[in-house]
Amino acid sequence: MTSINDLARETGVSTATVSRALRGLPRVSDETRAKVMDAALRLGYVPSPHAVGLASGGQTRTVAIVVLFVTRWFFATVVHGAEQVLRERGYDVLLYNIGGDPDARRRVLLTQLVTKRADALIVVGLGPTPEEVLWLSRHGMPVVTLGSRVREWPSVRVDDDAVARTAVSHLLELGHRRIAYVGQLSDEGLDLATPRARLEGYRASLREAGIEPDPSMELEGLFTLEGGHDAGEQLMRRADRPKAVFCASDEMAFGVLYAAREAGVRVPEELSVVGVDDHEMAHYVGLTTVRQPVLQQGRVAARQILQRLEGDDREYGHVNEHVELPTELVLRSSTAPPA
Amino acid sequence: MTSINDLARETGVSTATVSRALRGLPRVSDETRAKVMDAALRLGYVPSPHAVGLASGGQTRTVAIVVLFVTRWFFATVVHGAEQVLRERGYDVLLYNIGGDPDARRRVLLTQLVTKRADALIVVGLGPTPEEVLWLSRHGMPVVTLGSRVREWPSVRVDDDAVARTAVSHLLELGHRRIAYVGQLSDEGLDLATPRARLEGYRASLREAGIEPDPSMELEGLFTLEGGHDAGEQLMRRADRPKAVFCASDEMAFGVLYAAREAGVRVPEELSVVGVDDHEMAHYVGLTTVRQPVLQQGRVAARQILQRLEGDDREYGHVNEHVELPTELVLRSSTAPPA
DNA sequence: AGCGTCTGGTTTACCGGTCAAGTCGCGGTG
DNA sequence: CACCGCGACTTGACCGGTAAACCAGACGCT
Repeated sequence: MTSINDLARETGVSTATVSRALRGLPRVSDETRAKVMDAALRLGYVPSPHAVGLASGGQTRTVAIVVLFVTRWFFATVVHGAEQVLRERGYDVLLYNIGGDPDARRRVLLTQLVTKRADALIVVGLGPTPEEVLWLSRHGMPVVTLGSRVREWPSVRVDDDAVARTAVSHLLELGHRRIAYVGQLSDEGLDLATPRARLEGYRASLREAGIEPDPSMELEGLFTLEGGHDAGEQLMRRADRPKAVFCASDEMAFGVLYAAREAGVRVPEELSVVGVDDHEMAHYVGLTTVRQPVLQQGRVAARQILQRLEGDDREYGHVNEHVELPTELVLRSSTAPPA
Repeated sequence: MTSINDLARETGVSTATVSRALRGLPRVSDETRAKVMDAALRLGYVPSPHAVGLASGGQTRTVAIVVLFVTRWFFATVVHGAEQVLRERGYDVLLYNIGGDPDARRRVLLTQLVTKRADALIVVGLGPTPEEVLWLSRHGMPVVTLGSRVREWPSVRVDDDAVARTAVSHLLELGHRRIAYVGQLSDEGLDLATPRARLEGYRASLREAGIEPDPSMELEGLFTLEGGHDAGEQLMRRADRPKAVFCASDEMAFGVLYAAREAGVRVPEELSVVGVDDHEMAHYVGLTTVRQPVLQQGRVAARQILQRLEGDDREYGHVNEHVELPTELVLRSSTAPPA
């Protein structure tokens, strides 16, 4: 590995000059700069991030992204969006995939790991606990949350309460009165903000329409295709099967749709289904859904982080601390008035 | 940020002793060790990875994973598998999402970026060019490829040729003679090993059955739902519409299925469709497919990397340099004999 | 001529650890 | 009693850079 010393020797100048030449700083003659650049290229010189980091105040030019499950469309897409923006500005991305394991969550958020390995943190989908907020703040780690909101840090999200209301209102307007909910009700130590908010929105929306939410209509299901399918099967078996379902995500809605098909229940004639996300597949299966801008949420989170890390005084403070992106109901063929 | 110096001052011993105490090295009395550990805990001390890396030979305890598109199920799942294994052994994961951009590929694989920021590299889906092999080898970077194979580095993959043959043979055995192919034919500077191998396998399989491959039956389509859908639409419009299609991925097959449904073409009566992957959704839509172990490929790649990084002399060399995992035909309801 | 100011450097002091070599007190040995 | 070996440290060099202080020579100005 060629180091800055090799370059200095090769070109006959001091290491400090080499350093400044390569970084485009002033006080270097054009001639010297060219010589250094040339040598760097020839020898395939790459500055050691370790040394750079150490010497210049512990920067890593790395942002950590913590997600629940990379394999889920929403998270993968968010990562994609954030990565693009960060990469553009020369930042690398460290990926922490919690995988639904509370231990992993503790390890990542409450121990060494993240601190010092990244300049900042984007937390996706998890509602940070006060303990986590305290720890990370004390360690001076800039954090942005995506999909949840705490007072202390900037955030990007959609209004999950409104999302649920939009979906449920749509079903109500079609004339449905008995509307089921499929989503994650419990979350085993992980503190998932999103499913809770959507459930609350669902209940509130019903109440406002004068309908008392029926607990037996709230079905537990993991945020996956399989989770939705399982919940859907339960639903199909019931004698008092409702004619409308609101699913907390499109992937779950797909599961419900398949369960319906298997049970010979026609959609939308006998069952209306609404999802959330506007997953790329939703268009093809004709799922009515509440669209949220997923890629863009990732992008915005990345920009907030960059602002915090590099923002100059003019801009600083102008960042919209809590960004709430708009959602919209996308009507397709999975909903209709009750027969 | 508390540094090792603070700890040394706090406990009244030298920094070297602190270092050895914390790392469990000998020549430290139990008493001193306890004192140091206690202080470290109290002050929330975390050693700076930069300093550690610098001082001890440039290690980063980080592995970079380069993927084409995180948002695609296959890649996301591979990342998930690799991340699990690496995390277990205390390695962090740097994610590089090429996003189908040849420039990004160059930037990642042929410049500074990766070198020195990670101890090793997992390249997923890209067939490394000789130039890339040379550059990375010269920089001493251990690499494992996933989904492609070069002589110089270990690899994990499935036999894409066999995958294609399995799928096509299945269709042939059902009695089909005119079989279309949907997959990526050109790849604009990216060197994607997989689609090429599958296309070749498709052609070879036909030839062996005495059928001359018809170029007009090979349809260009990106490896996505939309790509498959577009190709499917073209197919459906044709007067000489074939009765069987082999799609190079399940996501593309889903697209073809939707196109068929839109066109009122019944599956499998009027059209047989086979995919590759066994995507989580394949089960629900009843897609016949050639299953490959995706998560496991990620896991194996990670183990190969770990072996290379930490393997002791006994084990070293025992690594199976080129691992080929088995695939299997999964029969579902999207294929049938021609009417 | 004397003086301040650039330009284009060099020197030196870190950054926060690790590692090899050196020191020191102490019990055991020939 | 001098010497040895050993455990438990301390010292100082070094990893590969960056940043601030310093310096020599050229130039412009009064």
